[in-house]
Amino acid sequence: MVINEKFLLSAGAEVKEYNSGDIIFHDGATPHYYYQIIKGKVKLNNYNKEGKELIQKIITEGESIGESLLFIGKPYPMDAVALEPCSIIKLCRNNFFSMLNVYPQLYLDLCKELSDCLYYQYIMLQSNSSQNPSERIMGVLDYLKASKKDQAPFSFKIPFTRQQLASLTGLCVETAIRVIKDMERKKVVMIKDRKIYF
DNA sequence: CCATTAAAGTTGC
DNA sequence: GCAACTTTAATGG
Repeated sequence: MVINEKFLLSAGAEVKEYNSGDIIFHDGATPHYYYQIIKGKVKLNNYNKEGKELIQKIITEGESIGESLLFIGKPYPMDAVALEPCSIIKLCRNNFFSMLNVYPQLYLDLCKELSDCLYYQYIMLQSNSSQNPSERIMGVLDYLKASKKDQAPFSFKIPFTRQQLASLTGLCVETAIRVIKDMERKKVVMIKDRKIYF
């Protein structure tokens, strides 16, 4: 978790519940809150001109949402949408910065979180700029599994749908499905009950 | 439990 | 990448 929930609550934060599909903030909106996920999954996404969805990132328990924008005061460059019922703690901008004044050591935690996000962007841009669709999918899988304790083959159940994997890599679902099936033939992944194990 | 429908996954073109 | 098709999950009797 980025910041201990007790700190956030004592600084005046409140917990809000969201249903699947609820918008947490819109592309273009001004950031007024620091958000941190207590429970659930959230996607950060954009839509291109053709209406195709690009998912920048899917984030979950303990992670903060769009915190970088609070520091630079620019409008959100993406939507944040709940993918399942979520509990999210929100702290308004002023209280957030007051809290940082009182507990300056929290800057280190935020710095680490921002660095993790930046690292994710570096890695994903590299694999997503490949012409080869299987390298793009592998990029996501490798990144996700890197943080897991168990590195044994097929020990990690991919928590995303094929559509989400496609949107994360700028591919269309059909291509993602074909690539994943090919990876199954090559024994890179295992598919059981439609779930992907890597 | 079953029927209905929505969502996700699949396949041929 | 579209469209048709199959399978699974969700919803409401």
